[in-house]
Amino acid sequence: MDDAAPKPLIPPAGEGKRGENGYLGYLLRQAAGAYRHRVERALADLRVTPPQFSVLTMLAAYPGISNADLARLALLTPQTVSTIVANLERAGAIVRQPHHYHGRIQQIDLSETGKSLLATCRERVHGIEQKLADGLSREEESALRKWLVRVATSA
Amino acid sequence: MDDAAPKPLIPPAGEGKRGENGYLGYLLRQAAGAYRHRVERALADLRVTPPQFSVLTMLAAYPGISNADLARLALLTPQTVSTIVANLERAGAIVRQPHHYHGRIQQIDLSETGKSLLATCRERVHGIEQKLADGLSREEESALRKWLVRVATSA
DNA sequence: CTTATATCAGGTACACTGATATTC
DNA sequence: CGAATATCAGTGAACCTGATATAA
Repeated sequence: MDDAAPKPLIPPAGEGKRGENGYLGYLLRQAAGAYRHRVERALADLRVTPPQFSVLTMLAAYPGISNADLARLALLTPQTVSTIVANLERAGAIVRQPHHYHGRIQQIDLSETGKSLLATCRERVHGIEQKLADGLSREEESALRKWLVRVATSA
Repeated sequence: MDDAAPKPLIPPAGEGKRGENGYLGYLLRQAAGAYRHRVERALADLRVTPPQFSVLTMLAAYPGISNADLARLALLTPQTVSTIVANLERAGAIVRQPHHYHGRIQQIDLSETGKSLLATCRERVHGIEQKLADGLSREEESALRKWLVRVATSA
């Protein structure tokens, strides 16, 4: 694969803008990508994708939420959420009922299957989650959480 | 949109596992998603997607890299990177040449168009990037960077 | 009429698996 | 032969814009 000079593939640290001194956004993207990759692998045989896991988690926190509210919560378009929801409904993980007063609104809830599926997902992800906090002092973790929330909510 | 009780959509903070006290991985996903969203919007009219921006950045750091090495660097399959590279080549942002000794290997480089395109992208993203470090002390930013790198490289 | 909801139709970039041809 | 590269074919989830129908 190499001719003469074997390229050090991970960090020549060169270019002056990479590695630990690179752009924060670049590091954030890399970290999230690697984490997502691990979660993806851990949930693959359950036929659950990270976005689906995210929606299931939100549904556990906000039972009976509507598609539109779900979209606002996830910062996505209603159509996008609709496809994820449709896939979850096809898999039997969620159920939908018309709203009592609003005829148009569909209330979305986890089915029993969905609840146990989510529980299984959480078990799988738990181990990965644990390692994230390894080696962080209480102060560092607190500052980290504040930063993540700030970036997530607007910055 | 609400019947009687208007749902507080952002943080009932309830469920005991959300907001600033939620899972680190969940917060990481949210933060990265929001950041990605901002970058996506900023680069949309240039017809450059975040993955394309990522590949362009890598190509600037590792000129002449191969598709296979690029895939290893981005933790993706060669086929996936191949489609991104194909889209960039179709847009005229990159050029490919056969390797001197290895007949099969294709060396990938930024074209002049690609270099100026990347420069424009970096300008757009720069403002977003600046805000990420706002309000962080030197120690906090240092710890944050170390954590992001650790999560990205394995954890 | 205006607003919000849901949904249908279409399109694209991304990411995967599997199979194939080529080169060393 | 084996190992690595590139690439073709097919699939699917995830995102978008635009248009439509219904309900408050």
